[in-house]
Amino acid sequence: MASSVPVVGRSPHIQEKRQRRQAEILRAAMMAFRSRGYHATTLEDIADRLGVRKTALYHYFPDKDAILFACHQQSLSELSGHLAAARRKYAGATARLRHIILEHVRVMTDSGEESPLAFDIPALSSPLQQQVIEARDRYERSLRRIIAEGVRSGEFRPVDPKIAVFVLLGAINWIARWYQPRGSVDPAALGQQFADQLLGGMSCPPQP
Amino acid sequence: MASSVPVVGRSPHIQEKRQRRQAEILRAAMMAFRSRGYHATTLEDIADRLGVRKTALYHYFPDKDAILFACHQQSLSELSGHLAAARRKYAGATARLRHIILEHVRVMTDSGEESPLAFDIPALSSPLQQQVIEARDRYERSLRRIIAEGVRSGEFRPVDPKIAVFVLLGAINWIARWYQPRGSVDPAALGQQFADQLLGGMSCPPQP
DNA sequence: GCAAAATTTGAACGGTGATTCAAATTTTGC
DNA sequence: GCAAAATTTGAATCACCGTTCAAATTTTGC
Repeated sequence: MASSVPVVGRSPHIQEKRQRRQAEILRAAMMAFRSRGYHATTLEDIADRLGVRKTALYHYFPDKDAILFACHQQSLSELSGHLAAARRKYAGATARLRHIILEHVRVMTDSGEESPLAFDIPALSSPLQQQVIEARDRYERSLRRIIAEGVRSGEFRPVDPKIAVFVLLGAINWIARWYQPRGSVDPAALGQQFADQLLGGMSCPPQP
Repeated sequence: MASSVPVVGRSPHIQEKRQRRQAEILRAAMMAFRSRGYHATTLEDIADRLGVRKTALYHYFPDKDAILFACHQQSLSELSGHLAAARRKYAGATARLRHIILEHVRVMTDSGEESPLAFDIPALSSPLQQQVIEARDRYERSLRRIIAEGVRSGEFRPVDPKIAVFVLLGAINWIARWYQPRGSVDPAALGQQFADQLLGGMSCPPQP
């Protein structure tokens, strides 16, 4: 029977210390999950990156599933932040999407930093999976709305926003599969070309 | 010590029967790997789809790793077939790429049929992994050459073919992550829009 | 019809990895 | 300085899964 996680310490100092540790665990987990996938990553893999034994992780998270869930929450929170920033800073659909694409590509190419998970929602247990799916769906619907607005305003030709979002997210999330931080591809150029290609794909009339 | 796989029967009938069984195993494995990923799929999962016990699989493949390898070989062989057909049937870069995109999307959306694996090359053991990586790299280089030819001929604007291939493959391979055979998306329309967007993204001048 | 070959089975083994637990160590707060 | 709280540790448990094996069953070929 799993023991409950200890009650958080009362003093602010202890609480902050605890939150820092949880953030460290999530950063290590994110990197490990991105590198090898959830199932192929062991708790020992994560603990090694922190210089502790795997049993220490249970002091901060009830189980492995909860670590994955927290990683997803963090990723989706970050992506939603990009969305909000795009709305604040830009008016047109093209400009907003360009910002979102550039930001998303940037975090996918940051070297070893916490960055959005792109896989393994199915690895989550049912109740947690449902929450992450809902948050992901909200993000996708927001992207669809931007694209639909672009179609209405004439910035984009009449594409199906649902399919268009899948094209966009697929291209970007796939970066986790092939991008090497020390590889030959310049991250800034990558972002630019991704944005040009993905936006161009919605702007131009179809080729014969 | 692992026993070797029995020597293949002499009679053609037995050989054909064996090959059919191996194809069935690969089809079941492909579906299971696509659905849950290599690590989360058990041999029992695969065997259940065939109505046998998992130990029966060892009669046809030496181990789980070999099944994954054979799945990859099959996928890459199919993709190479698309490539060869594109060369035979079409002259221009755009037409060839359109064919390849449409075919790749088609197999990604076929309902439960064998279709190219898009993940888990890292799950393979080292010697097998190397072979699959080489085959995948050949496929990618072929795509890059088509794109480079399109840039030279003026069909495409000056994109980096390496990045362009990643955009393309990312968008298409991601289909395995979200596409539901009985979902609301029409497969033919999907292929068309993918082709229009991905080709359009290389043909048009960049948006401001 | 029957021996041989092919195929499948149930049981078992060994290793892995998530998780628990009691003890040890470190940090905190007074 | 010290008790309490927080954190980490090493050992152990348990369940699972890949794999092996001998036996049983089915199919083949004559």
